Amino acid sequence: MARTPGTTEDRREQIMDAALRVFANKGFDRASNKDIAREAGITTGLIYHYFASKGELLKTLLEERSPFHKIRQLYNEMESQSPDIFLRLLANRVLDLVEESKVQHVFRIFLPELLFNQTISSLGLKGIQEGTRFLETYLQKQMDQGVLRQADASLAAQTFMGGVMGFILRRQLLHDPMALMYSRDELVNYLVESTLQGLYPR
Amino acid sequence: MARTPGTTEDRREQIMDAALRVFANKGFDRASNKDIAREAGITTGLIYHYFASKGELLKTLLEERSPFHKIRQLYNEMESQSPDIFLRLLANRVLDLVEESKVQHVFRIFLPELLFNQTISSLGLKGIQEGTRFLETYLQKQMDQGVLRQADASLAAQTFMGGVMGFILRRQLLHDPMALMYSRDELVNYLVESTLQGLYPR
Amino acid sequence: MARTPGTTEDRREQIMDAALRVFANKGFDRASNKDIAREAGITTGLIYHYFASKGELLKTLLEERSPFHKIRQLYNEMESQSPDIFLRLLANRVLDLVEESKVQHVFRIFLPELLFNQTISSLGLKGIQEGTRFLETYLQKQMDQGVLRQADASLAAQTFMGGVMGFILRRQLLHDPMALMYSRDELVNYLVESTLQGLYPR
Amino acid sequence: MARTPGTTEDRREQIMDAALRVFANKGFDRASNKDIAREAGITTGLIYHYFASKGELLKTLLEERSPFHKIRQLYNEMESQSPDIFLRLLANRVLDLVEESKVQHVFRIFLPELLFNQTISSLGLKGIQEGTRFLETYLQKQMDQGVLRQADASLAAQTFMGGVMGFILRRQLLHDPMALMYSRDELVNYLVESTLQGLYPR
DNA sequence: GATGAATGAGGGTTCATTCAT
DNA sequence: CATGAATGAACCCTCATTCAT
Repeated sequence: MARTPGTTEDRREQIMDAALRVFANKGFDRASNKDIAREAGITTGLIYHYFASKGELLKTLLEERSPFHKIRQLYNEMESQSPDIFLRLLANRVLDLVEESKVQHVFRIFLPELLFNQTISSLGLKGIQEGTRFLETYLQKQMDQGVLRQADASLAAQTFMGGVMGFILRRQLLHDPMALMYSRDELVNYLVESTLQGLYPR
Repeated sequence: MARTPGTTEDRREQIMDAALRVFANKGFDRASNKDIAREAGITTGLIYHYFASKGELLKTLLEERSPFHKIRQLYNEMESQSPDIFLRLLANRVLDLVEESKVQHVFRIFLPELLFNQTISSLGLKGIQEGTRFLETYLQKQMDQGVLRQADASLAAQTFMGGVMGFILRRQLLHDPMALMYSRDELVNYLVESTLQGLYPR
Repeated sequence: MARTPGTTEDRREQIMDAALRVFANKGFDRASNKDIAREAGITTGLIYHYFASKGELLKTLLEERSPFHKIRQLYNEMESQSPDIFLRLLANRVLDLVEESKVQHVFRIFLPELLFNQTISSLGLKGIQEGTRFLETYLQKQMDQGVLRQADASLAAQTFMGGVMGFILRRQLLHDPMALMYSRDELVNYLVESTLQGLYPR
Repeated sequence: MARTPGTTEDRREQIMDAALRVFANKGFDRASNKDIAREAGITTGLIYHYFASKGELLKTLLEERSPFHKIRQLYNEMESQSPDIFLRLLANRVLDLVEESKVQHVFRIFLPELLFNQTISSLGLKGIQEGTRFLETYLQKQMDQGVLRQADASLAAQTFMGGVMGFILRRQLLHDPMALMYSRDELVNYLVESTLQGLYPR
């Protein structure tokens, strides 16, 4: 795992960083290798020492810079929390992640590819499913333990995640001023309460 | 308004239809004029008889085929309904719309452009804002009349719309099997109840 | 010769007029048939009822609108004049011609074609040669009659015509402010005197 | 200034040379990038490695290959000469220049652009004005010193330059056999004498 | 490793010309 | 006569990719 921190690795990262910014700004198709090279301070030819093609560079980017594995790290720490805390944590962690500028870039790149690029589409789907299923499992456990009343855990999980995605869409991608008028805490708060309202035992 | 069903108008529509399909399948940038011409059964040059450029064709498509004006028509009929019915209607109308295949195409085209195309981005934002504000106004009225308890109407509207958008995203665009396991009615039902649970007077 | 003044002929003229203006403004290659049609208030297809091709239209234009035949008309009236009057008349008639706006247009069109279009090049050359030879013949006559001293009539004619052409170039085509500071009379005067100075018997 | 005779600079020159020939033969508009590439023995794409566009290539050509700066070099050496010598030198230098094949090419390209291309038009005008003014200044000095009699120096300069331009037009561009029957010396001689005849003190 | 010149396929676009109406 | 939709070839230009240096 531990790579030699040689210049080789640095260059690779440097190119990926540049590509990330350029793709995020212009879109994959509208970004040229020259754009990337300029942004990275290198020449176009060098890109092909590190990546087989422009498409490979994109794929690598989405794999290595995708935030999904970071989300995964959070799972373990959270399972023991009460629903109220748990949902707040989950939403906040996801939003933390998404608000980090680099991840915002990944998202902007990700979205269009999701629609038109088979390979990447399935990759993204997997991430979303994983997150939703994790939440579903948690909710089911809480229901079984009587902390929450019995209900369709999958439906609840999907609705919550859908809500989070909706906010991300409007805040991070569309920059909708209406969504930006509220602090993140307010949004999370409302979403969590709205979700749990129907799930607490009567 | 009623035009003679002359071939001119037909051709224009024919090209727009073809472009809609091609853009939806490959994305705007990856679709070539040749693709569109082939799909429409014409030659590339003819496109420019009806549209000033590929970009104008896209813009026209998003303007004339956008579902926003259809949503607008629904507003008047709905205002008098109770919240329960109202939300169900709203969600169902939006989903009706979105599930129509042509509109699905528009959405697939819309999304990437939303991120990288200024002109179109603002157009889309306006549509979303309009819908959300309409819901907000309705909720506020219901609160003022005591049908719902006082709460932040804007926040509620945004959360609901965010939820709808999340579902659309996962069902129509990502084709997430998890979201497709449920009927639309089930999804709508859950979302509406979850939303209103916190809004009814205690 | 006398044509029926039917609409047919009118249309033809109408197209030629429009083409003249358009070619003069944009140059033959940069002017499109659509430009011409718009200027003439007709549609592109109609051009081909009257002219076999865009190139034929140009050729026709240069043949029928060329001022050479008008210059020719002047010859007869002038031969009996004294050199002083003769040269003044010649220059003035040429400049009269060239200053007429329609002819200016022809000139602008003519010049580039002269360089790259064989057919037209020879046509133009013929006109210039004819004029020069006419002057040469006149001068030779005057020398033989002793009105002017013996000298190379051809050289004198060419020099004079070259001078006239130089002025036209700078005034009509380049719009050189230096050349425009003088009235036409001043220019003609100077050129004529300068030419005759060496030709009068000592 | 002295560059390594690296291939980069060579290629640039090679393309410019090819373009010069092709433009001169077919005219700018009628010459395609393919033509230029074929003439240069390269592919069309490479042109854009060295020039931003076809138009830029033309502009560069007219700037770097224009003879105006060469004419400028002559000015200093000539001012001390007597009018007779001076005019002969000036005309000969200009004609020397113009008879060099490369410059002939530039002229053929220059002329049409002069008429329809704003940028280039002003460039050409400047060159002509500069030359004329240089001559005017010289003549004025000679008049002030009493070598020539007082007259309108500007008019004289313009007439002389116009005569030279007329000859160039007919010899180099129209290849008029009448003008080619005389040697250059004969033409220059006649023009100079004709010009000075009226300027010497009586 | 690194350069950037060079390639060549393809893209968007224009336009002279034709022809059914 | 007149229209203008339709064609198709050509054009200018871009760009991912290769490769000699």
